[in-house]
Amino acid sequence: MPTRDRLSTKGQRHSQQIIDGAVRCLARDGYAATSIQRVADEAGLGKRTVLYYYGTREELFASVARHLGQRLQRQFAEAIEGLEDPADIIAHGFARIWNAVTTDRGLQVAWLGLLTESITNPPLRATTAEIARSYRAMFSTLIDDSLARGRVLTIRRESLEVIALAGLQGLILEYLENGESTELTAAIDDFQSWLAAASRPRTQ
Amino acid sequence: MPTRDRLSTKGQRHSQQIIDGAVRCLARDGYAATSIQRVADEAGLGKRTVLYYYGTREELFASVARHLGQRLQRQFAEAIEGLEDPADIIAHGFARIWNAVTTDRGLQVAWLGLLTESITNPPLRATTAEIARSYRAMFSTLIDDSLARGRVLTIRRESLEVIALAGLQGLILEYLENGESTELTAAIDDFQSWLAAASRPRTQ
Amino acid sequence: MPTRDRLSTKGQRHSQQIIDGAVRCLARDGYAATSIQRVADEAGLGKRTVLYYYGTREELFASVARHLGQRLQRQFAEAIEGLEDPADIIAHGFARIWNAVTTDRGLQVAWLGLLTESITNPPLRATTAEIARSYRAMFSTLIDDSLARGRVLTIRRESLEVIALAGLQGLILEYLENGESTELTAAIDDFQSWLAAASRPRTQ
Amino acid sequence: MPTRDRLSTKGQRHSQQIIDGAVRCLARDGYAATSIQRVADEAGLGKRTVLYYYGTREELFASVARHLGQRLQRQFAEAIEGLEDPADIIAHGFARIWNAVTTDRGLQVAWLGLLTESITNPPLRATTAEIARSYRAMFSTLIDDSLARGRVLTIRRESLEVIALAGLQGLILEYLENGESTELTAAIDDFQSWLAAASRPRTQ
DNA sequence: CATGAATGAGCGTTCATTCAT
DNA sequence: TATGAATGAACGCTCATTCAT
Repeated sequence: MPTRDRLSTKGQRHSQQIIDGAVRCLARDGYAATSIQRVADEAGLGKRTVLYYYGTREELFASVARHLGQRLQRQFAEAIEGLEDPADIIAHGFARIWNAVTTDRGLQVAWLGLLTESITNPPLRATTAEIARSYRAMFSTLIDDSLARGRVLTIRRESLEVIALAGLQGLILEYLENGESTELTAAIDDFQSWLAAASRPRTQ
Repeated sequence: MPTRDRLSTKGQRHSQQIIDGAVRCLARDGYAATSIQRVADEAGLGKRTVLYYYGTREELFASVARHLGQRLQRQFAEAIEGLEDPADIIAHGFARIWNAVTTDRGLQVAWLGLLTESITNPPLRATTAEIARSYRAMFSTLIDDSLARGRVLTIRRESLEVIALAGLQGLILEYLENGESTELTAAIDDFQSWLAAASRPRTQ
Repeated sequence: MPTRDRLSTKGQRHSQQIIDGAVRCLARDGYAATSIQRVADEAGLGKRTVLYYYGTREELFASVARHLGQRLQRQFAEAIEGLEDPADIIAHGFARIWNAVTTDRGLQVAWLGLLTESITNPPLRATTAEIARSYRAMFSTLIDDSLARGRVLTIRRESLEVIALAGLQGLILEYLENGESTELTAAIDDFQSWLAAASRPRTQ
Repeated sequence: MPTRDRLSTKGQRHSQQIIDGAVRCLARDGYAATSIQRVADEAGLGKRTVLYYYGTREELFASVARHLGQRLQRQFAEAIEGLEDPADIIAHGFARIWNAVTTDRGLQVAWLGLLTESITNPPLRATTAEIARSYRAMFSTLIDDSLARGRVLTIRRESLEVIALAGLQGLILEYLENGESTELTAAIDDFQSWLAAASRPRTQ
C-alpha cells in the first residue's frame, strides 16, 4: 500500500476520486450495499486500483470516515465562523450548524451509515469515536468561549454538551428519515432557544 | 411462502426462532453482516427454512422491523404504565422510557441498524416509517393526557413532539456509541427536566 | 399419483389447466426456463398440485408432449380433411398443413422445445419418437391414398416421406426464427409444387 | 471481464477450454442442463474462472454461439472447396455439406440447442440470427457462382435459398433424432438431385 | 383427493482478496 | 507504481422433491 504522504499527482487525484466515489455510494446505497466494485465504478477506476490505494475494504471505510469527519467539522467551523459575541453564539450557533447540515444531505447519510456500522464493527469504531470526540470538542469550545466572555450556565456543563450533541444527532436522524418539514424547522428553532436559555449573562 | 396467520405449532415456533435469531445477529453483527445463513445458524435452522418462512431477505427484515417495533412499543407502554397524575408523567415519563431503553441494548442496536438501512432502502423504509409514526403517537398520547388533565404547553406542541423524539433517538445513539456514563445519566436527568418545563399547570 | 383414467371433474379440469399452462410456458419461456413453479403460476394452481397430478417434472413434460402431439396431429388431420381426389391431395396437401402450422405459433415453439430437449434426454425421447412416428404415418397414409387412386411415384417412396417431413420441419424452424415472409411463402409454394411433381398419374 | 482481444497465453488457452467444454456439455446434456458448474468441470477449471472470462451465463452462450457458427461455417466452406465447375457444385455441393454435418454430430446438437433456445431468448437470438444470415449467404454465393458460370434457375431464387437451407436444417433435425439410416441417405441423395434440377445450363 | 410444510442441492452472481508482472 | 489475471467463499434465491395430514 502506498504511503499516501508521498503520492504522485495522479495518485493524489485517484485516491481523492475513490473517497468521493465511496461517499456517493454510501449516500445512495448505504453501507451494506457499498462494495469495492461499486466504489470503483463510481470513481471510474478499476476495482484493483481501489485496493491498491486503501489495502482493504476496512481501511477504505476508515479513510472515508476520517475524510468525512474532517469535511463535516470544517463545514461546522465555517458555519459558526464570525460569531464572536457570546450572545450571538448562543442565539444563532445551533441554527447555523443546522443550516450546514442541510446543505448536503448525502454527507449526513454517509456519515450515519458509517456511524451505525461502527457500533457493531470495533475497528471502524476506533475511527468514528475519534471523530465524535472532535465534534464534542467543537461544542465544548463554543461553551468555553461563552464562559470566557462572561456568561454562566444554568445547567450542568456536561449535560449541556451531551444534550446539544445528542439533540443535533437526533434531529439529523429525523431529517434523514422524513426530510425537512415545518415541524422540524419549528423544532430546530425551539431547541435553539432552549440551548440559549441554558446560559445567561453574569449579573454584575 | 406461508401466510403466517395460520401456522402449525412448529411453524409458529420456527418463525419466532428466526425473528429472534435475526435480532441477535443484527445486534451482534449489524445489518450488513446479517446474512440469511447467519440468521439460520443463530436460529438453529437451515438457510432454506428461513427463506421458506419469509420469502426473501428483504421481507425477513421487514418482518423483523415490525416485530421489533411492536416489542419496543410494548416495552415503552409498560414503562409509563401506572403514571396517571400528569405531574408524574411530566416528571418521570422520559426517565422511565429511558430505563426501558437501557434494559436491552441489543434491541436498540438492531433497531438502529434497520432504521439506518431504511434511509437508503425504500422498501424497508415503508415499514420503519410506519413504526416511527407509532412511536410519535405514543408521545402524542402522553401530551394529550397532560393537556386533558389541566396542563398547558409553554412551547409549540409539534416542536415538543419532535424534540422529545429526536432527543430520545440522539441520546440512544450516544448510549450505543459510548455506553452509559455519568454524563449521560446527568443529561437524561436534565433533558427530563427540560421536557417537564415545557408544560405547567393551568393557573385558573 | 392419480391414475388419470378415473379423475373427478375437478381433477380433469386441473390436469388440463396444468397442461395448458405448461404449453404456454414452453411457448413463452422455452424448455429451460419452464419450471414446475412457473407452470403452476401459469395454471393458477399450487406447485404441489402440479406434482400431485404428474408426479415428476419429467412425467409432466412427457404428458405435455403426448398432448401436444395429439393436438398437432388432429390439427393436421383437419387440415387435409375433405381432400379425396389424389390430384387435390398432391396439389394442396402440404400447403394446407402449412396453414395449420401458422395458426398457432406457440404450439410449434413448445413442440420444438420438447423435441430439441429430447435429443439429449432419453426418457423424453421415447415419447417424442412415438409422436414423430405418427407424423410420418400421416404422410405415409397420404401417399398410400395417392397410390391406391392410381398415381405412381417418380422418386423413391422412403425419400419422399423423409423429405416431406424434413422439409416441413425445416420450414417450421425457419418460420419460428424469422416469422412469415414473402420469401417463405414463395418457398412453401414451390416446395408444394416439387412434392406434387414427385408423383404422376399412371399412364393409360 | 477481460477484453479477450489481449489475453495472455494462459488466458487464451483457458477461454478456449471453456468454449470447448461448453460445446461438449451442450452436445451431451442440452441447453437446459448446461450449467456454469458443469462447463467448468468439463473444462477442468473452477466455476469462478468461467465467469471471469465470460461474465454471465448469457454472454458465455453468446460466445459459444459465435464460436460454433464460425466453426460450422468453416467446415462447410472446406466441404465445398475445390468445386469450381458449376455442374459439380450443383451435383455434389449439398451432399458434401451433408458429409460435413455428419462428421461431428455433437456440433449439430449443440447448435440446435442454442438455436431453439434463442427462439424464446431474445438476447441470444441476436447472436444466432447473425450466424443464420451467414449460412444463408453461403448458399447465396453458391448460387451466384452457378449463375455467373452460365446456368439459369428453374425456380424462384429466393425459394431455392430458403428451401435449400430449410431442407438442410430439417434433415439435420431428422438425423439428430433418428441417426443415420438408409432412408435418410437416400433422401439426401434425392434432395441433392432435386436441388440440381433447380438449375440447368443456359441453352445458347 | 388434494395440499400445506419443509428441505437438500444447486443455481448464477458478487464478494474481498492474492498472484504476478 | 499501478493494474490485469485469477480465485475461494459466500451471497440470495429457485430447483424438484418428500413428509405429513
